[in-house]
Amino acid sequence: MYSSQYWYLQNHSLFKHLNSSDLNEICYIAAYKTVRKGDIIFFSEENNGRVFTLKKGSLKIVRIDVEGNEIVKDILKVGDLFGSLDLMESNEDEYAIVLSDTATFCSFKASDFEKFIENKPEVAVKYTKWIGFWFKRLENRYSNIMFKDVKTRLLNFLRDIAKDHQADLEGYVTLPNYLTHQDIASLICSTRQTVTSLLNTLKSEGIITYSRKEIKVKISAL
Amino acid sequence: MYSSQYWYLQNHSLFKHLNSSDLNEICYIAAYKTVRKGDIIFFSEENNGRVFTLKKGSLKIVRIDVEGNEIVKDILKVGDLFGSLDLMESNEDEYAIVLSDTATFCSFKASDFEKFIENKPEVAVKYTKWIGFWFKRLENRYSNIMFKDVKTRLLNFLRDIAKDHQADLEGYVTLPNYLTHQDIASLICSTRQTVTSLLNTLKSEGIITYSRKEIKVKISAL
DNA sequence: CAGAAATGGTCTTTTAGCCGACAAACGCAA
DNA sequence: TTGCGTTTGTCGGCTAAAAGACCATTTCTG
Repeated sequence: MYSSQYWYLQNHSLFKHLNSSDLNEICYIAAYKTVRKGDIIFFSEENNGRVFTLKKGSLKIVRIDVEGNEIVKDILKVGDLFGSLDLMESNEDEYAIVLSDTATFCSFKASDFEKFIENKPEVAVKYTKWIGFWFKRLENRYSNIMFKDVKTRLLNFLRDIAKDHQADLEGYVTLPNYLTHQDIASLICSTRQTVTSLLNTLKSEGIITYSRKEIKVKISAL
Repeated sequence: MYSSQYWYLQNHSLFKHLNSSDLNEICYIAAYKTVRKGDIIFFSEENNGRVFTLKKGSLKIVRIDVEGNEIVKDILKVGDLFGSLDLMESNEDEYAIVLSDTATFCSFKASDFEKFIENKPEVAVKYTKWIGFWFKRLENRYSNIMFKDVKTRLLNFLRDIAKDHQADLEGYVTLPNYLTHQDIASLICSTRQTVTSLLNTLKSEGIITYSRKEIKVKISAL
């Protein structure tokens, strides 16, 4: 009785091409879980060495560095992979926290997934490319952070989330605003105060409007 | 008559476990090239979409950003992988330049490598783990750059290259100095002037001594 | 070997944006 | 409604380090 789960994996671009017997196999090793806003998924203990894919909702990945600072590493959306992508042990110092009202994800033990991959070479190649793609993405994100000023970084950040949403007739994209200024600051490697004042600058420049609930971005202004 | 090449691949940790017939296969799709100091390997044109591994020597990876600035992305040493790691098209805006007197590398067309992987899924898993490892390395490098001041970054940079060298009796590691202050600045995301003056500070603090040819680092001082 | 180019050294000026401090607004709970 | 925690808004001081300007030294090249 896991038809919806079956359906999800079937439509995930990693597994799209698999036949139904292969899909059954991957479903067999998959574990599902639904959690609520604010819930935390630690990558240690029982989740250690698991690969996750997000089925529904959105979450943020937080890292705690040696000094104990919490750094928002990433915001994930449906279909994204996270966890032990390298199929090794998990990072003890990372966790995910649910941003949307609920989130459903699916996970595999790295060792199970590894075995599966070894028998399904097409998946191996796809997965390899996927990881490679994320690698490039990380490179780009970081070079963005290092070589652009904070305002540009903020704009790029907005563009990044805006590209997954549809614009309205006036050319505005409405983004749900589940991030605090502190979160955004952490993502673009800046400070709360700077983000607040920059958002207000953008507002007065007519590039965005925002409330506590949502941000509207004029996509033409990027 | 490619015994040395065969030997190299056999000892590369990506292919270590393969039997000789598989090794022959990978040797068959591998191209070798030896180049001299200062030579440039572009990742466009005939090298487009190739995965490289460095067999001998060292090189630096340079990226040209939109404004035309050259940014040193990385310094590679024997065994490291570079190029189209995501098995997709290459970046047009990147190239490698040889630092050592000569450098020998081995490369595969991404599509050949992909086919190889499809028949040897264990290699895919290894490759994935490899990329995952680099992923972590990249994460660490950047969090270093983003959260430490320039002096710390410089020290970490020195430590990083020092760890591949043996210390002498007085506890000094001698590093060949094939990087200009500009290069170092680029790697640790700073400016030429700052690097110059910091190196002189470190010198006066007795942590390093250096000439145009080499840098000696007191490893105990990190 | 001379002259040019690249690299290194040392100033001074300038600035982005971090940091602390504090107030206002919101949002939830009781 | 009142109160309390969290988030947002605003300000000015402060500093690390970038940026610019110049010169000295080394290295490359014909």
